[in-house]
Amino acid sequence: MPRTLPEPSVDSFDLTVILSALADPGRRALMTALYQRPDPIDCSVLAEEADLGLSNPTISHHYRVLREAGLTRTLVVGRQRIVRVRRDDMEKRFPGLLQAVLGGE
Amino acid sequence: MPRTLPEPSVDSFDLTVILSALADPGRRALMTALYQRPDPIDCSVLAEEADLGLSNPTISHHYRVLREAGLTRTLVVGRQRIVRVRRDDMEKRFPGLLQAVLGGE
DNA sequence: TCAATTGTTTGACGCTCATCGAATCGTAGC
DNA sequence: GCTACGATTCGATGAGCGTCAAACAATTGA
Repeated sequence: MPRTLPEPSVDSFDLTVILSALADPGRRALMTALYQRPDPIDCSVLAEEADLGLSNPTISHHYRVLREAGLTRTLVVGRQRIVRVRRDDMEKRFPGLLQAVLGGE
Repeated sequence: MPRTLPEPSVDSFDLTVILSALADPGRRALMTALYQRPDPIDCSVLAEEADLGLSNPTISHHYRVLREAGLTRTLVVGRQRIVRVRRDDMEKRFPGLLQAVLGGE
């Protein structure tokens, strides 16, 4: 049974936190690559695809920021981390935001 | 003849700069108040309306950040600064973004 | 011309953040 | 159990940002 890393509830979404998370180019590159995919994906595969040129600790940090902002959900499967965009939750709270920010990149 | 303070062209809009500008609560409060208005307005009147509890230098700094991000246009009329949202330019470059960020506040 | 007013710039301070190397944690496989 | 490996955390460092007081600039009105 897969574990889920801590994440905020929809009600506690904070626009300042969300915009700060999306303001960083590296995190936005991760989000854009993730947003284009229909299905969840392995963290490291996505990071390699995004080709950020950052160290593992830094990438891990960025994933955490995205998750704690409520943008992503992370499942723990063995040594892997499977990540996905929280589309419905984001759409419910800030409709059109993800499309406006990530859609045109 | 009114002078216009320096601002970026639509082509040089940078999403990182725009999101960073909107990520600050004070600046977003200014933008939200400004976005709800159909017409341009005096900077200090808007700032008073937004009730930020910040010093004049800080407010002036925030206005500059918003302007240099391309979010606002500032006209110099005597000692006053008349500010407005660059709706069309923003819509052209990042459709739906302002509505998604400022519409629900 | 001069004083008052309004907005900006400068300089400084404290805080946060992005980043990395090294250490740590947890799982997989033997 | 033990080792290898993937991911996170810790600690440190450097850069950037928000903030304000003080100095500066520009306009108004007498």
